[in-house]
Amino acid sequence: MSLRHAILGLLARSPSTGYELTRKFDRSLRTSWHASHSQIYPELAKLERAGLVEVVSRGARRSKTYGITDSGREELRHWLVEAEPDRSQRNESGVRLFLTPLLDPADRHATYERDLSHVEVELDGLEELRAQVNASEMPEPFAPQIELGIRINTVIRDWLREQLDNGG
Amino acid sequence: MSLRHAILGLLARSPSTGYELTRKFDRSLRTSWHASHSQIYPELAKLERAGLVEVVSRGARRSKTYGITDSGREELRHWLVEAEPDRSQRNESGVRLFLTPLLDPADRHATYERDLSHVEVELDGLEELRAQVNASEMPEPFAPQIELGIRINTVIRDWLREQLDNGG
DNA sequence: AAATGACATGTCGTTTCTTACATGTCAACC
DNA sequence: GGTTGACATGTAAGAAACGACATGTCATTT
Repeated sequence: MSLRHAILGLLARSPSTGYELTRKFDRSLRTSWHASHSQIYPELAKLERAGLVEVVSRGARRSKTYGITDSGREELRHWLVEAEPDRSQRNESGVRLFLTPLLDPADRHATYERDLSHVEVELDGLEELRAQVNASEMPEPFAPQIELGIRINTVIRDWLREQLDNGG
Repeated sequence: MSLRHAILGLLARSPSTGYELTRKFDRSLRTSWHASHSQIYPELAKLERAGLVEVVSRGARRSKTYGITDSGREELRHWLVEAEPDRSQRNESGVRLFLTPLLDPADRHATYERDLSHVEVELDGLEELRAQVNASEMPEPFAPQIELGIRINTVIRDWLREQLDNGG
């Protein structure tokens, strides 16, 4: 059950409302896990009942800001360090890329082009994020993770360009 | 619904039994999609009812070998080329890697070590596969995909080594 | 002759996820 | 004063996925 641990992780970084968590899943966690608000709100309620998170403040528009509790931190650490990692993945783009050689050259070219545009946009976003982090005074402990994202996307971009150049 | 298209894709490469598909998901598609036999058999039955696959032969132990039909190929092509790709991912390892900076140095080191061992094994497997393909007479249309897998895993391996070297 | 283990196909209950429905708050603009 | 749009939180039905249960085949080994 990664959803709960992803939520715990985001709350360990900073207290958030369900609405903010939804946006964070869509931004920082986009390339690793997806969750919509209809999953997040019920899960927050469950986590609260289990004592792993708590409401730390209430704001405008009925918003509730949740924070992680000590036992939440313990659970998160256990999952990250002790638990056997589940390496299985669900990545539709990966399936597509894997099956692309089945297509005739014209279709193959079109899908590689489409993927290339997407990766380039992705890379631009990550590079901008890196620039922001570098320019800021605050040390950013997640900088290496940004760097990894850039490197992986660069490899994919270059590979796609090669395929297009080689009539792939 | 990627499962059905992943199955169609595997059957487009070569006719297979449900049992063989289960192993193929676990081998070639492991890094992109996971499915167990309890999903595969019912899905094959659905695909057959929909006329996208058909039983092409029956063998020992009640086994049924399925092949893709023309309308299955059409559906597969449509999904690969025309349909709007779903870029959302589910990758527990990615979530872990993303959250690792929350850990203290000792725990962080331990998890990076664990991930490094895993990536190294993965890489060995891929490099062996590439060597087999290179040694074989048959041209392998999926060679570039193997190459991409190697490059991505190499980037991750090097990044993990850097983190370990920098006391990360 | 019996046991083992890979091959082979299925079902079932529970959990997880998606999509759509539903409601309400607040600031800014027209 | 009304509209728009971002903010904000929920529920519910149905689909997909997981883990456990269940059954049987066949070749090899003991």
